[in-house]
Amino acid sequence: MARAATTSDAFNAVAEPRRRDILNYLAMQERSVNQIVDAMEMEQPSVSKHLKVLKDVGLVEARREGRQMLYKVNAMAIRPLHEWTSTFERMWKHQLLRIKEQAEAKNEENK
Amino acid sequence: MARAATTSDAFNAVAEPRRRDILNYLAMQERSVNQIVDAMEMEQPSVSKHLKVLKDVGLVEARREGRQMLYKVNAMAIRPLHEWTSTFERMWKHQLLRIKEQAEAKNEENK
DNA sequence: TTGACATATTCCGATATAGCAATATATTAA
DNA sequence: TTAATATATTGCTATATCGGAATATGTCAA
Repeated sequence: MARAATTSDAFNAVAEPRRRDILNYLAMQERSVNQIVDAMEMEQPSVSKHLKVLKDVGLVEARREGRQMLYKVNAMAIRPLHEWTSTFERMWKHQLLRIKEQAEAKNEENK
Repeated sequence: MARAATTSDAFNAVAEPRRRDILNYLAMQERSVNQIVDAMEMEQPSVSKHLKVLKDVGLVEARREGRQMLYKVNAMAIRPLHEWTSTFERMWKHQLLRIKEQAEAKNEENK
């Protein structure tokens, strides 16, 4: 068996940094393919392929307007990632608190 | 060029569902490799390989205790994923609000 | 030192990329 | 219809998996 397809879920789709770049860009507003190409400085076929992956997993939605295809983010599809990471939030907050306490203790020591 | 290595960052490492399973399991507490093998119902070499990937990107930390290796989550390494997804949080909350409002409007209509 | 237990590594094969180049499809304008 | 614009698809190649089987390494106990 090989690695799971990039289209198998949002986790896999989002692993590719260029696709996150595209999503970040689309977060601002709906854009055409060429706008993405210009902004990302990628080849057009590359952008189209990344958009296909993002669309397959529901991370973006597309609509045609004349010759252009306008893409926008479907934020709901990112939610599962957020929820999964949230289960670890308590852990890193706790860790940060401990780091802070140690720093303060050290500071107290050097007074 | 092929797909980025699973060890290139936390996003890629976490794209594999079994690795998320392992992290979920380790979130409860530090565990030995064999405990993970039993809990996940995976082959031992498979678990060891997944743990190596997770360790390479800093998602877990290991320490030896006798013959055993004990692994625990390093939650801080998950933070970047959380932060990235958070940038879209406003968008889906807004979307959910609109869905709710529409439902209420429909409900009002059918009174 | 030998054996047993715990974990890690290596070799294998099938598969799925990502970028690049070329080409195909779709839509509008002339 | 033809040309031009906008986007999508295909063929190619190098590479990195993943699981499974076999094996290697490491640690302790007798």
